[in-house]
Amino acid sequence: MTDPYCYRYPHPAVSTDIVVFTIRDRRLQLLLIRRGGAPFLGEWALPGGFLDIDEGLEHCAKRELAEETGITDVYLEQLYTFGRPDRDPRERVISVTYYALSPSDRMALKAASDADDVRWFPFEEIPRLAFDHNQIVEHAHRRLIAKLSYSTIAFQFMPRTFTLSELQGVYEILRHEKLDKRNFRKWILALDQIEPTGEKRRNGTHRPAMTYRVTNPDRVEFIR
Amino acid sequence: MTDPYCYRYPHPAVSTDIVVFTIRDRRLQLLLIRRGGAPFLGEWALPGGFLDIDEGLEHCAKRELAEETGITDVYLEQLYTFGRPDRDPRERVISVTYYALSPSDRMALKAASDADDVRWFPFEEIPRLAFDHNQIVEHAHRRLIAKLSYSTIAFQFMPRTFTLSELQGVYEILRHEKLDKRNFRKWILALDQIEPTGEKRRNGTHRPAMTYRVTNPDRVEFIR
DNA sequence: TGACAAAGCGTAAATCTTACACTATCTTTT
DNA sequence: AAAAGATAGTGTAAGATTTACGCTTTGTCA
Repeated sequence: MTDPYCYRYPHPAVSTDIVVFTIRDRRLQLLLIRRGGAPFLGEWALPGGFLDIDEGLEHCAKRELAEETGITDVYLEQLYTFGRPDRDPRERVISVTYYALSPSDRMALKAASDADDVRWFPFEEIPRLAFDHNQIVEHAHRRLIAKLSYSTIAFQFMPRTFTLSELQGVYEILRHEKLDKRNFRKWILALDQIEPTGEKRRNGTHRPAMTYRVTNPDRVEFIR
Repeated sequence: MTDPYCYRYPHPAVSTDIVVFTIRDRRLQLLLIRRGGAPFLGEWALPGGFLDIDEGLEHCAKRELAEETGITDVYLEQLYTFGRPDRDPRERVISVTYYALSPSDRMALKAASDADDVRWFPFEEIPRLAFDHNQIVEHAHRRLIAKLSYSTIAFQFMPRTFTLSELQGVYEILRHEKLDKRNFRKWILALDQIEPTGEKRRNGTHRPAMTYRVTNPDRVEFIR
């Protein structure tokens, strides 16, 4: 039987790929899957897959992410569309890429898939990836770092409640530098984007800290 | 004869559409074309068209822009990819959109096309457009305004040489507010991205102004 | 040569950013 | 119960950046 979907002009395939970042063990990490089919069988790659003909692009990204990694309900933003004619050896594939930020406590990965085939990698230890996925990861990382300085995107890494020290830690990890505690607190509170919950949290063998929540957790605001 | 390009799974079509901004008559304007075919025959739309199966995405945007409007050599940046399943009544079409900024003196439009079918519209006077093109225009405008505050993107509107007053005018038009002359000059020179040419320009019945050029005209730099 | 029009220039006040160290509160150990 | 250990929580002064503000210069044209 011949291929049943025919067009007057050649059509590319369209896929989505997703770069999922999180912060674990005080490092920026991202989620990779091991490919179970050709091409690049057995190599690490971004989660993603082909667009269904009747679904929206973002729907495709969320669906593939859920199917391949079990992750749902993360902040998701379209990143860039990659379309070099030779980026896939099978046929012309246009990949609409997204990046996602996941709080460090939302880690119910393996549910949907073979434990060994989905893994968090520290950003500094990413292996050679299938297709042009290393380039996509670079692009996502540049975007994340850039948005850090003019938006509240970092809040998307936080669980529902968190302490100011935890939030400061996230900024320190992403910016590769230590920040002054008093100045950080002054600055972050002046943004008027987080509020105290009234609850304290005991985090170790020392004085408990006030917890905060993001005032508007679903929005990423411009700042400055 | 039946359609000759056949696939195992349905494939969407992929197109590019381009939002070209310029500043004319002290207003932000953008370029529209009148559609010469179905659907939306006779209505205004963004320049753009279908991706050739062997060309890159940016190549497609530049090619369509040149073919439909005669415009070449403009600053071009990928904007966003639109893919609502119902955005084109003919078939599923994914549109990878770009936006372009053109200096106000680079206006050799009609060369490639019927004069009446390509026109600059003031941003405030854009008519109802074909497809989801109004939404694309909104998106491009938001991006332009946002980048104004953290990059040197406004320089892409300037001709090769320009006066500081002309540059200030561009910022005033884009930001809808009057700026202080001395503060603007201090600020723009401190960015260290433009340099005096040594030539003066007589612009009317008054004292001529020094002209400047962008030090690195092909790059858009982050500032602040 | 006088009227007109934009060019070009500096300073002081206000705001924002940075540098910096000690006390408070809780847990654990003795 | 007291002391040690660990992070939480807090203010001020100096420096840098941003803002507000008006007059003199240099050309054209009548």
